[in-house]
Amino acid sequence: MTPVGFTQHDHHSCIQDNLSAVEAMCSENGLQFTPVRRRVLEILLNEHRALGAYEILDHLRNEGLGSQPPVAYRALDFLVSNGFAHKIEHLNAFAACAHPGQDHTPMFLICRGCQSVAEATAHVSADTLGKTARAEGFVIEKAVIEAEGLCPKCQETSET
Amino acid sequence: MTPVGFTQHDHHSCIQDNLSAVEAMCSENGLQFTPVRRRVLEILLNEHRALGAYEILDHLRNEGLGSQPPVAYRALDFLVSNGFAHKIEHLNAFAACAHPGQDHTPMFLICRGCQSVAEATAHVSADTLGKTARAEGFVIEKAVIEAEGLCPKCQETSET
DNA sequence: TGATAAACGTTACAGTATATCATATCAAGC
DNA sequence: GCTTGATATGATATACTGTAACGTTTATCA
Repeated sequence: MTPVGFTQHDHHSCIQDNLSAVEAMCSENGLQFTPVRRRVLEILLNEHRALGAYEILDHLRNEGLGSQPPVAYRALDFLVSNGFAHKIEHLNAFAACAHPGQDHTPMFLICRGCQSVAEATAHVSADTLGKTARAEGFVIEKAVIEAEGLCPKCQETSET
Repeated sequence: MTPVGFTQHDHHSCIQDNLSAVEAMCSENGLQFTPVRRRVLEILLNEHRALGAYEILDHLRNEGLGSQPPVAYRALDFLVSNGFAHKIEHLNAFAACAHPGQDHTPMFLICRGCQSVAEATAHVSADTLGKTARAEGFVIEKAVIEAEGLCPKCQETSET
């Protein structure tokens, strides 16, 4: 299973860095980084792919941390609304944010071959979208960009 | 209920134009524009907003055109995969395409105040997204752009 | 006209999400 | 200490969204 991002990296340290960053931001902003919330983020970081709410719930259940849907959804809501994770609408799934803290409009690249998901590092400027929206008198508060296609690996394999 | 698009227009003729265009494209390309498919498109055009699959199904049922989910989903699949309608992932809902036939990556403006949905007329060039994707070696086949915010009307009302 | 593919109808079920109410935890103020 | 209010958790039930599978009908075309 290809991880989030199509390139190799030091996975262990990326988890640690991410957790530390989120922890710091929470204490700065008076947010409670409770056990359930922390664990859900850890699960997302460990699996390093987009997980459905019920997959996450399975993990929690196995660890005795809550077994009903709202437990998972509430933790995910917390993570998403504070920018520590993203929802991938196209998959009804969730993934840890690759750069928490930085206010950004992420772009997701979803491979239809191997289901891997990458959060693109070069972000589409809010300006590009904003210009279009302003023409309609619309004020954007949050934008979602998701692209479906083939990752480098799957391009070699399937010559469809 | 604000319609798709935040500005006024001749609704009756916009429906006719759209239907004619789709009809023409179908016969050109050997696609079957069957009663169910046509009716679903008409429903979307009439309501002129994003409808859930089950809302559409209710319409169909009332008209004796099929009462089970797959009927609606199949018709919607047909419309979406041929570019006559779009799925709005953020809402799990569907809307008629404002310019069928033109190959485009639409951008949707979703008002959190009144739930209206506009398909932006100025499209984000595939190039803007493509550049980001190419940097990762990813090939985009289909992209979704959805923005949440406030439409002109709701900006006046709620000064949140 | 018979073969083939496409579309439709229905049943049953899988997956996703939320409303609701009850309980627990913790900090602030009396 | 005790109460109050805010926030987080636990649990039940249910609503909403989507699909697999199978048989039947309809369209298309050699």
